[in-house]
Amino acid sequence: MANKTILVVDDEQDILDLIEYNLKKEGFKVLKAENGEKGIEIAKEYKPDLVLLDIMMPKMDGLETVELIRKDEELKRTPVIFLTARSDEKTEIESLNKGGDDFITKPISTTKLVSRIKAVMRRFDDSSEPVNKLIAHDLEIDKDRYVVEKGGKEFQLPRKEFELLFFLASRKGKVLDRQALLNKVWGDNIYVVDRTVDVHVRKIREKLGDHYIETVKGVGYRFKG
Amino acid sequence: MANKTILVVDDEQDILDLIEYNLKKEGFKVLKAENGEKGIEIAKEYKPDLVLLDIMMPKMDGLETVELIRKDEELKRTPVIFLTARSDEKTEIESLNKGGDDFITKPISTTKLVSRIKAVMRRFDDSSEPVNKLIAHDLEIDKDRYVVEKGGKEFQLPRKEFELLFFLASRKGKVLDRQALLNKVWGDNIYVVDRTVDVHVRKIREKLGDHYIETVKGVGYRFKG
DNA sequence: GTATTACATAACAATTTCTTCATTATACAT
DNA sequence: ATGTATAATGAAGAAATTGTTATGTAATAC
Repeated sequence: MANKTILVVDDEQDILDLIEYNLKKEGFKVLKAENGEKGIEIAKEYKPDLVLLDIMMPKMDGLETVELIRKDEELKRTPVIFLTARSDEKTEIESLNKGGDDFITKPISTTKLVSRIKAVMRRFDDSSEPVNKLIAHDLEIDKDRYVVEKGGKEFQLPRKEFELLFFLASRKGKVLDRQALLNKVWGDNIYVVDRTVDVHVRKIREKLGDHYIETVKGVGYRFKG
Repeated sequence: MANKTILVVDDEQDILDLIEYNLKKEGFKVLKAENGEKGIEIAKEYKPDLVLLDIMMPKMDGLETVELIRKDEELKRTPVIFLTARSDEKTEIESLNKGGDDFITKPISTTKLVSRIKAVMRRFDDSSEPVNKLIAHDLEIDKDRYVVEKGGKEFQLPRKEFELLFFLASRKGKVLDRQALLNKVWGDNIYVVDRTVDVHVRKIREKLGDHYIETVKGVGYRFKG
């Protein structure tokens, strides 16, 4: 994940600097542009791994900018995350889903910003070296050793429990229904009653505590975060 | 990306073997069929993650085959890449219109083949689904997480309430009558008294405040905006 | 071969969510 | 203003969903 370049496009210098500071702290390289036109120029030249794009900008706004990105053969696959002021009525964000891969509302919590960036990058990562170590809250989930570490203690979960936890944690925040979990953890053409998931969730909670996996009744389960 | 199954349909055994060899080297599982009919059969049985389809084949050609795939409820979402010797534009356009997702001309560079396959799969991978998030006024309604955020606070609505809110917000400004809401949120052939909607609206208002959903007396409800 | 562990499933208890209905309040037309 | 239709509200019971425990079987370790 390190060594990736992120282009930040925003007309407010303060925000540009703030984001730059936080991303550099995380090990990203950061490029800056104060409007859409310059953003496109820089993107074409440096091919960033991800673009953070403010929606409200003078001249060329974020929506126009992303359209240009999506039309450019070399840039079209670059993930774009929008920045937007919450309760910003003028920008019809509903319709913008077409070109963006996520969006984040200002004011920005920097931890949230970084974790969203990482999540989006993971989705787009070509090199696809599988991630074998997840850190979530106070858990360290190590798939190489099939071990979960928490507060200096090591927990040895059985395979299914471990893989379920790992998968949930790798989609942190997203609600996954039982069928999706079965398909991804158990395998596509395995036939198991879907309530089996419940029992495994319970065992995980028993061992690690019940504040990691949340139940969304009627929908599925979600790793907190 | 590994562990995916690819069905290759081509009438030339040499090409079948060549592609199989290269895809297996990349870690894909490979199924083979020497004509469209068999291809469909195998696809129905094994549900491959992607189909490589030669356009020029005796009996049923690739275009017919993809039409059948697109009509089959279980297969219609399977990505299809066409193979063809012809490099003329008409065929290309026609095939993409008929439901292909990409197009590769023979002779095939195997690295190109693999990278195209990966690209198409990435487009279809469910992790890169569009973002299910709405912003309306000061609400952030996130269907991935089944959470509503307002002023930094997260609200966990029960399923029906959430889905009702989401649906109303996704049609911001439009008045929807109770029956329409029931059909869209509850489902077409579910029988519940239409006043049930009222109760859910009330609960949403209780939790988030009553200035989001407006009542249009004698007609239905409308998300403000 | 036996003991142990992991796994899937079923049963039922606990909980939450959903639906209904009766009552009260409100908007609207006359 | 008054009456009528419609919606809001409160509260109860039904339905749905999940948590939990127990049990049988398969896989693995000893």
